[in-house]
Amino acid sequence: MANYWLVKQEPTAYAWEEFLRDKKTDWTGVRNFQARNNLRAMKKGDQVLYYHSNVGKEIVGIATVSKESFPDPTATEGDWICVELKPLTALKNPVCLETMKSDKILKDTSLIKQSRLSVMPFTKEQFARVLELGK
DNA sequence: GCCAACGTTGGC
DNA sequence: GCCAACGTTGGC
Repeated sequence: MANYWLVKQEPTAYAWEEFLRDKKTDWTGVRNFQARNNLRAMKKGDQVLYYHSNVGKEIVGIATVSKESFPDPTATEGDWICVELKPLTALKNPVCLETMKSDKILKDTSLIKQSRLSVMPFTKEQFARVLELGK
């Protein structure tokens, strides 16, 4: 069964639009143990929400895991990994942080509770709620 | 630009 | 192994 995730990225660094243009990207540069463990748990075909931090502060699209964890080529030392992601579809209506905060289901997500984590799991219910709000 | 949250580092 | 200092992230 597929799992659900959310990754965070500053649009000034790598925006969703750029991701779309590239068709796929290696999700490198994660240097946080908890985030790494989440990356490692990703399976091919899992669905991944794409969140723009700082600028926008909204979930803008959905991606899928196209390649499971492999060593992060940008890491010069340490045991770091990355995955390959492919964009699936943009949300018609991006779901902003404020909306999530006031939503009964989404206010308990790691995005709200652990604001600094950059890769986090979402439950099926939370994921479905984002899609519902993003239609 | 500020500040809170939190992860990491280093001295003891 | 504890904890203070420091750096980074991200919301406001």
